[in-house]
Amino acid sequence: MSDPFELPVVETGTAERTDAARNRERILSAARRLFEEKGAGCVTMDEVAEAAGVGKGTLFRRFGSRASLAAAVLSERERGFQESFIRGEPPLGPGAPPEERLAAFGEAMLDTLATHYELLLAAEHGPARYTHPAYAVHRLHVTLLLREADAECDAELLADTLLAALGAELFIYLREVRGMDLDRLKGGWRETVRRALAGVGV
Amino acid sequence: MSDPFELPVVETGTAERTDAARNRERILSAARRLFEEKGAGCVTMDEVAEAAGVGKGTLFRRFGSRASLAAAVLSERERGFQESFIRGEPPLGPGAPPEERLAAFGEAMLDTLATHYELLLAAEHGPARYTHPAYAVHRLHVTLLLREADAECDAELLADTLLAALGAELFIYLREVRGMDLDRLKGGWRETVRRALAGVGV
DNA sequence: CAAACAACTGGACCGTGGTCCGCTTAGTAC
DNA sequence: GTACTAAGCGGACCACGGTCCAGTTGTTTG
Repeated sequence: MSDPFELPVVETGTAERTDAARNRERILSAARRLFEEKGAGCVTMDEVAEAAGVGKGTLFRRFGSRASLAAAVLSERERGFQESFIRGEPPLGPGAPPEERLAAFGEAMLDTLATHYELLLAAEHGPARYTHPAYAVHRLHVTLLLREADAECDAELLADTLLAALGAELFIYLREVRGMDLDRLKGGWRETVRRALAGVGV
Repeated sequence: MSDPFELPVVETGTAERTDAARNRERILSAARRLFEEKGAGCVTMDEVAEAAGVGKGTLFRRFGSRASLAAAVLSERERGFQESFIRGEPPLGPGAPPEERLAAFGEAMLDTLATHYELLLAAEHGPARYTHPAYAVHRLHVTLLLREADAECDAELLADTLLAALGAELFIYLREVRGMDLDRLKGGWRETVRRALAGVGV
């Protein structure tokens, strides 16, 4: 419960064996290093296993899938991010009006994307994005902000829709293919949020 | 040029050899049949090749990738759809105000998704979605409608953002995991469009 | 019809994500 | 220390998307 990013496996309650813990650490640091060195897209699971000095079976037993491993590597940063928007300073944290918090949330996501898009892309691969606990937290946060700003809208659906605008694949496309810079994307997000909330009562 | 859904290969101008044409047809009809029978997600490229009575090499030479094959199978429907929103009757085609056309566009996409989500998911796999000609057409269409309704906004960016709300992966997640029905999704889309265009001058 | 060539063909081959299962080892009870 | 057991281990194995290339075949030219 303390770390929302571990195994897909159901928590058994039994403590982790020491060799298992050691291997998990080995894997995580090897993965972190390789992802950094070669770019997440160019690292195979076999390489990670070898660099960590464990068998492939162990790697998959611990992390279940490539996407899951990428997510685990990101989990520290993600935990900090969650802290910021749940209990941190305004405008990200409580205190600012919901529209501003939402704008800040998206801008923070875009900043993360700008530095870690490869890793985030790997973490979103397949259905992984939506099944990942982090997504649920983001969704809940956005839903609550929307409700706070505007009780009338279908906040749940709108939250997923807004988050779709912050997906790694879209981000990469907008940057690489369409050549849009980060400021433009941030401006677009602010505008989208403004409009999504401006429609109240019209 | 007549069919925007063929090979990723550059058009050479030379006519297609008759055996090649025959094989393309074989492949397409085998793929169509298998996708229908077993669901697009459960059909491998080897199966398609075998059912079509051609080698795997031929299959990939013709269609380049799994995503591309799925797109080719959808191309007929897509062509009809493009016809409808470019030259068809209102509210999809020209004649209706842009907001209504946009609403109708999304609803039509959602209808297509409801019946062909598996195929569309396959067609969107990887970067395929954004590199596919059909996406460019949709993007252009939405961009023009946005500009028509509101010259001030960053129409290009907003178009991609709106289209992200109509992706197959999101659709499947909203339906299967979140349990939202088609009408709710359509309502959400209409609302999103209304808000996206209601912000003018605020 | 023959010659010549480009396009096409098919299946062996490869890399990668992911699974399986017989063996090993850390922890526990006595 | 010994015996027992469940958790953990690792590498052989599998499926699938995609590539390669040596051989074949349709088409064109004279």
